[in-house]
Amino acid sequence: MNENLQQSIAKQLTNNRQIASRSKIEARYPERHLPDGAEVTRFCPSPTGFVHIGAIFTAMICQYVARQTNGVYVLRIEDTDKKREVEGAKELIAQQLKAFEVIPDEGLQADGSVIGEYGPYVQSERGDIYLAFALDLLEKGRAYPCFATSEELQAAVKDQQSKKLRPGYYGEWALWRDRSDDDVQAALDAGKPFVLRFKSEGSHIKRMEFDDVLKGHMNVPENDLDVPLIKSDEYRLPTYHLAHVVDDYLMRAAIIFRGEEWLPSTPLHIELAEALGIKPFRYAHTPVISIVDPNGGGKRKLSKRKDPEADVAYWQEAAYPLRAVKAYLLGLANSNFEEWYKANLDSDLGDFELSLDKLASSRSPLLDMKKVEDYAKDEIASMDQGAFNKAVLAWANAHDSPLFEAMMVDGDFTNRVLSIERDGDQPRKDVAKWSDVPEQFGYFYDEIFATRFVPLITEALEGISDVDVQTACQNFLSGYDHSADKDAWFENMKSAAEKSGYALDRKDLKSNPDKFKGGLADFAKIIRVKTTGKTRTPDLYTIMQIVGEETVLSRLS
RNA sequence: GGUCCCAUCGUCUAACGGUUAGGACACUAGAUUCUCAAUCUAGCAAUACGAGUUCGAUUCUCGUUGGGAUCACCA
Repeated sequence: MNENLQQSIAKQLTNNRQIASRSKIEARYPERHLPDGAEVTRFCPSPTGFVHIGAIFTAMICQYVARQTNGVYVLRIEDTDKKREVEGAKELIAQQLKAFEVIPDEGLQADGSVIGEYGPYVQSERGDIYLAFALDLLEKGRAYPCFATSEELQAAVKDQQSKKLRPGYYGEWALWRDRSDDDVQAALDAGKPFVLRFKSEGSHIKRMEFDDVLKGHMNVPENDLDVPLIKSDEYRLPTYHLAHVVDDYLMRAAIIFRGEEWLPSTPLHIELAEALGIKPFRYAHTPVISIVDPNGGGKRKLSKRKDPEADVAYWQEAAYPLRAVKAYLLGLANSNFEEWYKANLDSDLGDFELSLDKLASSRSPLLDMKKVEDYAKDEIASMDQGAFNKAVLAWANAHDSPLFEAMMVDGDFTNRVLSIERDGDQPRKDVAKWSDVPEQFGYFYDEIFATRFVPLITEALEGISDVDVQTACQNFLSGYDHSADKDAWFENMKSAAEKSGYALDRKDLKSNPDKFKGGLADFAKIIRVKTTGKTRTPDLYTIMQIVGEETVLSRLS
């Protein structure tokens, strides 16, 4: 390709602007002066308004590796696809990273500020940088313009399929790879849109080898695809492939943590780096978190549409303690984490020594909600009372104002409610997420009880006649003494049960099931449901003591 | 379909070529003088299949089967 033609192409790409040369740009991004062994890691989400839980997993690994090697963990926003970009998504990412305490050392922060000398950290603001590298490739004869329309491209793929050939833009199927200068000039003059493509020198028959940090030795066919490097739209932004190589080179990242879905395009990235004279990166492909499809079928990627829990916003909205979610993810990363966690419940999770060797498993783990909940219950149960109360009230204040107002009426009362069975070595574990609060504590407040819990009573007592319920309550109340201690209270429960036709002894019930309406447990259930609207609650005596005599009498009569 | 990755209880996983195949979550049962939760105890439960190498294979090799990823001007 002659120089004049190259310059015409360059003019088109830069829209006639003068842009800095590659060498000038490189001078702006000097080597970092970091201690030996320090790793620069980078987490690079796209601003789609949706952050996958697996992305937090990868971000955490980046953070840990950087911290453990005294390196730097960079957040870079990959917004080269303007069509997919969602307003406010960049900021959302920064805020979510903060919520999970995976705060980047460089890049956009939750408060909107930007830290670091190797920016801009948003790809759409780096357009000229990519162009400079693209032009460098053009000069070296390793890139060329392609004017093929999407119809032509699709037709080629169809043709390939019918001939049972590998689909793609390569070799003889690379329509514009070996066009004459005249053809290119003509297309350019005609103002046809074009993308700048990479001119691959690989062969699909030859093989290449590389070592993945996590997956080990790879032996794969070389890349021979002439992929687009610069898109044809007015922004002239790069595709991921170019952007990755250029940015990670300039930001001086040597190790690339990214989802496993990138593994197949790694040979391309290695060839691209080579063509640019850039030392190849070390790649570490992390497992993708999956889920078992509830509609049958096998394992699949967690999807935004079908699985709300795939979006980290879900965890925030349900108000899980995010430390527990992190703990779960850490456990997926390193199986020895669980042991460490149990021994260091109060420690900072950052003190855990993450090992890349133990991360080597490359099967996509399945998200286990039950296990996350288990972590979450432990997490909440081990909070001290003050922190617990604060968290409950903060949640109610933000999400349930009727409950919040009810809770604020009498602080002492609320303190007693929130303290039930939380002390001692074996606290209750009813609350896995803060959005469980209304269900767990709402019935203590008369207004909330009336509106949200009374309607549940009928269903909870299904199968028991109204008469039986009434008799049970009457019998219980007739001997009820609010000032009695727990033993006496329980004696009353038993005698009321007996009087109402319930068996006190399980054996009696078993040998003569027809003689009784049920066991003591069945009787207690009636009293419990009438008092709380729920079949599962903490100790009923304690509940009655807290809500007070008047409330007990009114709910049971 | 091509290419690549992967294969241990339901799930996440542990096991220098020699273990009774271990743990955690889930599940089941019993105990804790009421329910539920918690706790304790017990239990259920796995090396995908077939060859080969070896005194010996979950571990190494090959094949089969199965699952996953990818094949865009998306990242």
